[in-house]
Amino acid sequence: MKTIEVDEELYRYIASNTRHIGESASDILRRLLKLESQKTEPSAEPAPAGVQGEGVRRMLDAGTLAAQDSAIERFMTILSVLYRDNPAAFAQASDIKGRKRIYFADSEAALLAAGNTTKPRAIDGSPYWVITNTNTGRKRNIVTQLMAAMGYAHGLIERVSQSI
Amino acid sequence: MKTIEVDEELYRYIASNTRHIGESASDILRRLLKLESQKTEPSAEPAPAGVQGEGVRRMLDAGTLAAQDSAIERFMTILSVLYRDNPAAFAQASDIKGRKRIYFADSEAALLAAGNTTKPRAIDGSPYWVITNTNTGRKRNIVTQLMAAMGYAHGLIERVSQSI
DNA sequence: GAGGCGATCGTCGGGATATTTT
DNA sequence: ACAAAATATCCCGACGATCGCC
Repeated sequence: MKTIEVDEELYRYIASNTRHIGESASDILRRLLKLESQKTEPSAEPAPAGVQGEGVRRMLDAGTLAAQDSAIERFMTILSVLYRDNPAAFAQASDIKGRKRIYFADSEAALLAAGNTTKPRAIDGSPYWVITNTNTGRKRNIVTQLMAAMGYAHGLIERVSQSI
Repeated sequence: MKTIEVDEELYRYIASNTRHIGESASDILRRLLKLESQKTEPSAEPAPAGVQGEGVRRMLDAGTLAAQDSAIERFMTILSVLYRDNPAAFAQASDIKGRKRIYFADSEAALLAAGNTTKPRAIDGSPYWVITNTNTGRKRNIVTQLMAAMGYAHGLIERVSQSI
């Protein structure tokens, strides 16, 4: 696997062409470029425990979060990183919900249907949407629940949710 | 700039479509995907701390600004000096934007496209354009954000933006 | 586009807090 | 009735761009 840099807009364009949950950038690009698909393994196996959280830690350390100036931006960044860290686990975990509202869905409409003025937003680099009309406490809560369901260590969960 | 992973073969495919030396992955992909090209900014290294701000201080001390009789002229002069002081950092920093409008671009059209009556102006001695239809407070704001992103010291930022 | 500038006021987004539900 | 959790209204500050003034 090689790493390349693409600008924000292009990144979003690629992400928006995701056909199924967990699809990799390579797969999407190959389809868009009409190249012969090379079987990329459906990356479903749980990440080896030692590795889990690599990307997340990098985000914390890089100060990416501290740079954002609103809770909502930090929230969205975290979700985006979490998704990329382990799409399969994210998919599993994302069915957490509140009393009436659902927090994640693969379409804006689904979120709008389950509550009033939920202000859904697309999670960058993923096929998912989240609810956004919540206070900061609940945003922390959502991240905590999500990460717990994805199997992250307690300490890391704490660090991440406090950084919102 | 976002980072994505692509498999070896795809990477080679992209690389093989390079049209000119130094072309970025984004540019190549945009061409292959037939997307509107967006100039990719040359990646900048932070300026050596000691030198940063030389030209800016000179401008302040020379009273060049005080001589101008409108905020907009002082604004344009400052931007021009900032660009020359560190073109690479300026390029990095110039992606700051408002709710709808973008503040800087390398073409008039890009600015016109992102807002109504933005009154773009070319920044002297640079390939950039700025938005101009703002009150003085926002002009100060833009300069403050820009300089902060370029890594100038707080005190200097303050002096400059107050001089508008 | 072509008169230039920018204050003023309308609009929008963030998220704390009041309200509702369990 | 009380507390805790969840919802979503609504206030405040930030941003946009019209339009009045020179």
